[in-house]
Formats: sequence, C-alpha cells, structure tokens
Amino acid sequence: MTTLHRPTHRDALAALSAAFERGELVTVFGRCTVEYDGRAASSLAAGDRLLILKPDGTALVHTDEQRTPVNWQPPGSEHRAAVRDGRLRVRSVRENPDEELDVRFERVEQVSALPVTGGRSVDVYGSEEDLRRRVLDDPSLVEPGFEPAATERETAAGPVDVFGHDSAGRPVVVELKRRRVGPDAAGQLGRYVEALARELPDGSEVRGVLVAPSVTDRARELLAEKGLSHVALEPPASSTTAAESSSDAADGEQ
Amino acid sequence: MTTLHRPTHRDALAALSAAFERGELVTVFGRCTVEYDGRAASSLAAGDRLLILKPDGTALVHTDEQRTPVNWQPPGSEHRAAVRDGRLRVRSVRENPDEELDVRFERVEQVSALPVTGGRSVDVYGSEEDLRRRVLDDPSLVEPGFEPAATERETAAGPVDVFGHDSAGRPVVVELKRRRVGPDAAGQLGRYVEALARELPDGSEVRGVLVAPSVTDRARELLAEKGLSHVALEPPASSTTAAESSSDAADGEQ
DNA sequence: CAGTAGATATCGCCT
DNA sequence: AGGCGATGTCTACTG
Repeated sequence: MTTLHRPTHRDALAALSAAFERGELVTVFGRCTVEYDGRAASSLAAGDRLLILKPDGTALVHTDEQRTPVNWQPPGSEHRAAVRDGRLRVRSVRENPDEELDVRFERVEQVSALPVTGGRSVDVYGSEEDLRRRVLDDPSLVEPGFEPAATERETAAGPVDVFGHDSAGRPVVVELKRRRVGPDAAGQLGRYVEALARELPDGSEVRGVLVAPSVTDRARELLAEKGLSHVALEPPASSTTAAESSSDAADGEQ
Repeated sequence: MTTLHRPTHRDALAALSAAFERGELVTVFGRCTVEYDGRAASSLAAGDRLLILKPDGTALVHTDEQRTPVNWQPPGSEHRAAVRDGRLRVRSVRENPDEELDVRFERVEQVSALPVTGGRSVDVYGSEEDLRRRVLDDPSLVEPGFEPAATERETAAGPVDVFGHDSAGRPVVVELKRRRVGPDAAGQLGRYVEALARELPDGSEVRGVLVAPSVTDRARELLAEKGLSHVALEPPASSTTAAESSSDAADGEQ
C-alpha cells in the first residue's frame, strides 16, 4: 500500500493514477470543493473531507457527520484525476444517467492507495426471506388451515409474496414485511388482492393478510377499509436454516 | 493529523483512543472480521477492509465495491476500542434499537486520525421542493385555471403536497414526484383523494393529479382505475430561486 | 418518541 | 435497459 503525507498536488496525481491502474481503493483527505450535476445538482463550499475512490467506479465524499456521504457517485463511474492550475482535481463521470462529480482540492493532507480484494459477501439474517421461510415452514402461523400454493406468484399488480388458500378454500394473498409497516404496505397488499380478484374466476373472494411484526394506526385503518387483516409475526431471531441455505460466497477469498 | 503504518495493535488502540478524545475522523485499514447484531444480524469473514469512524458515532465498513458499506452503524452510536488477545477490536454500540457492530482486526495496515470540521451543508437542486416552487410559481403548469390553496395540507391519510381548486371550483389534490414514478405513487395519491373526499362536505368530487416527469405502465393503469390524472413536469434544471431560498449554512465554516 | 414520506436513495431480480 | 420491490435503508420533519 502507498501513502503520501502533504504531497504536492502533482505527486498526489501520480499516486492516484498509479492506484487507478492497479485497481486499488484510494482515500484522499484534504480541503476541497465539490460540484455534482446529474439527476439533481449540488454545490459544496470548501471544507475538510475524506474522498474515497473505489476501483468499481464508486466515489464517496464524507464529512465528520452522517452515515450518508455528503456527495457521491455510484459504481460504474469512471474516475479521472488531473492537476489544473496547480491543484489536484478528481472527476468521476458516468452515463445513463449522465452524471458528474467534481472534487477540487485546495490542500491535500494525505493520499492512500490500498489493495483490497474479496471479503465482500455478507449473509444477513432476519430478512424478509427468513420470514417467508418461517411462514412456509409452519403455515399455521398465518392462520390455522392456511395452505401455501406459490411464492412470488405473478399478478397484474406485481408478484405476491405468498399465495395460498384458507381452510374454506378461499384464495389468500400474503404480504410479508420484516418490520413494522405503514400505509404503503397496506396499499401494496390491497393492489395485489384487487388484481387477483380480477384474474381469478368470477365470484372468488380474495383475502389479504399482512404478515408483519406490527402496523401503525393509519395502516390499520387502511387495512380495515379494504377488508384486509394483519398477523403479528417477526422474522426468526437467527435464521434456523441459515447453515443450509447460505449460498457459497465464492468471491475469491481463500 | 496522525497516521500510523503497520502499527502494533496496542499502538493502534492508543491512536484510536486519542482520536476519539479529540473528536477526529478515524480511518483504519486492515484485515478484519465483522459481526453485526441488531435489527438484523450478519457475519463477515476475514478480509481487507476500510473502517471509518466518525465523531458523531457513525461507523462504516467499506470493501472495494459498492456505494453501500458492507456493514455500518448509524450516527449516535458509541465507539469503543480495545485490544483483546493481542488484537485490535472496535465495537460500535447504540440503543433504540439495540445494535452492535464488532470489528476484529487480524492485521492493521494503517490508522489515520483526521480533524474534520464544518463544510457539511449542501444545497441540492432539482428536488421535489423545487418542483413544488415551480408549480406554485405557475399553477397553470398543472392545468389552466388551477389555483393552489395550501401546501402540506393535512388529511387523515397524511399531508397533501399541494391542495387547490380547478377552474370549476372542484377540490384538487396534487402529488409531486421529482422523477418517474411507479404504482406506489399512484396508490399514495389515491389514499389522499379518498381521505379528502370523506373529510370535505358530502358531494364533493375530489380530483387527483400526479405531477411527475413520467409514469410507468402499471402506474398509468392504476391512475386510470382510480380516476386520477398525470401531468408531465420535471423539476427545474437549476433552481431559479436557489439564491434567495438557500438557507444560511451556519455550520461553523468561516 | 413514533409516524410519515422523500432521496442524486442503492441494490438485486426479472422481463 | 427498465420495472419493481426490499433495505439493518437513511434522513428530515412533524405531532
């Protein structure tokens, strides 16, 4: 790995160019301005910031606050460094959409280039998929007699998480949410139920069940209006099927 | 600013402790494992990563890919560093929700502590607020004779972006979106229209207009079903009122 | 503190 | 490439 302290702007440029060439992760710390133009546009006055340039084209500008970078460019962008008027300038450009990030340094405190490979794959437990496994494992958690027939069943309104039938043979749409939900989830379930009611033979009364840890008042009202119900259920604390279901990482790590 | 290259784990700890004390931004590069437990849970095998610790409690673990960190902790967390079994270990903990990030280093390549202050405020142009200004500036963009009466008007279903009346005096709900929209936005507008129809005197026929650059097919169908309409309009390319409307930064910068 | 909706959301899957 | 929905979304704002 390479690190330069208080380099000249020209030396910083050389380090950046070499790092890009080698596909290394770059960090630049210094005082800079940032301009962004693309889906939106923004301008950032001079200040101390940490610039991170990833070999996949990602650019991040971080301040001393917040999880979200103050400016950024998504992966797939192309990093270009140059010295203009004696000062380091890093541009990150992408197309579709056309976007550009322009970072101009007044002062460069440090430039580091880090070779980073592998170790990207992370298995998260407690996701909606875990909740789905839980429901399919024991459908009675939805209600006694519930029999799942399909997951991701396609409808005109989009794919339904779990589709099945209740003990009376009525079609049931189950929408899963891993956490407490608001009005949007009630609307989503309502769309699916309505779409399925049209697709199924006339006279089919389609039921809708929102499976989530809890719902807000407004969501509860909406569910009631649309004749939908809520079942309180959380994703499993730790995925019981994690061991079997974990996909092989295979990201080049040894 | 402080930087250590290939420090002992004990020296790295000392640098981290000092940096926390001084409220500096910290970067640690090295080979580590990462464990997370909270709203969900995850485990990350050993690999080279960049750890960023902000004085506001934010923690970020970045690999060589993606804009999103592979693991993180939101602001408000408390960073704690220690050496256990001769190895640097950084934990970041918060409550509500109870969450913990645990980074254990096998090797520390570099530790840097950077004093970063100010320069956080960024004005973004092309937001939904800019679109709202555009509509209020020239209501005929929605339709000839449209007269806005209120913004963020409260309803049982939530606040309406722009509420007003058409040339015939009928109440109109306007929902603004800065970019192309899908079914969710149609549902959102539908909820507002329905809520308002109940609140207003009987017989009021409430109209709904979705103002957005464009809509997907599915959204268009939903709008048609609910008797809602779409007006194609984008946020202004550059905020004409940017100069006047920009709030004073006041983030300590000179 | 919870609820609600915006965001340069990002990201992955599927058509 | 676009549509669609999940996300440990994050974030600001409001009651």
